Amino acid sequence: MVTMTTVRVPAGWPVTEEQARAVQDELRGRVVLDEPGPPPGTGRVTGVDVAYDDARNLVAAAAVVLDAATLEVVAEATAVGPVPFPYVPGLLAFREIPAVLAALEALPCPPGLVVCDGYGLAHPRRFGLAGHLGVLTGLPTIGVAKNPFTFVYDDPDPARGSVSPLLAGTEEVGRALRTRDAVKPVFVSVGHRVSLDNACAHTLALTPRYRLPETTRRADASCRRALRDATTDHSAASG
DNA sequence: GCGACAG
DNA sequence: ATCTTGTCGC
Repeated sequence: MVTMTTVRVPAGWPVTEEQARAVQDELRGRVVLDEPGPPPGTGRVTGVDVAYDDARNLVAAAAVVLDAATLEVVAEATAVGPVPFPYVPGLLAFREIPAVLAALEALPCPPGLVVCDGYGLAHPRRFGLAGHLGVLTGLPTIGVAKNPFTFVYDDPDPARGSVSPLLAGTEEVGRALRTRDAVKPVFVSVGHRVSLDNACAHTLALTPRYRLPETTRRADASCRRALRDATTDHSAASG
């Protein structure tokens, strides 16, 4: 069963980039970096992702809970609402978080570790989507992104499991992690209450077959479906 | 000042 | 993110 809810833009949600950056500067200090996080392959792992229909000003979010050992889906929820912020590099969280929070809150069970489609510590102010979501929920979170953003890395060795540091100058803000042999790596960073080593281990445990984590793949399919359902005409009567 | 830039 | 057909390969 998939619960589908509607979201409103929270009162006081930032309107300008300056306000949004101020929120990041205020919340970033609450990120917890000294916990290892849950061990891979145990408990539950939840993927969150969003899809947009800019023409209709709609955003759909999905939270899909997997059994970490079997990667089977155990629960799923979606939320649809207005797009609350424009896309600005470095401020992605303000576009995605209200819908993602609503989807997480609609779940019938605890999410366990949350895997975000984007960055955590690897961020201009060290406070990307995964860290922001972690601070707001208290949940352990990691970010797995498809692109290196503005960061620098050397290509990891071709074998699955190979890593190389993702660098902001000399600071390691995440890792380029090869999840499939000879395929472009993904970019892992810490969100909240999870170590970087453990975040990479989780990402490998979630990629037995494809480049992207099963959590991300499931959440992506789910939020697209939710957006389509919210956009499609359900009034026609026929079998 | 200009371009680049998670999704 | 999103716009988009066929096509090569396991």
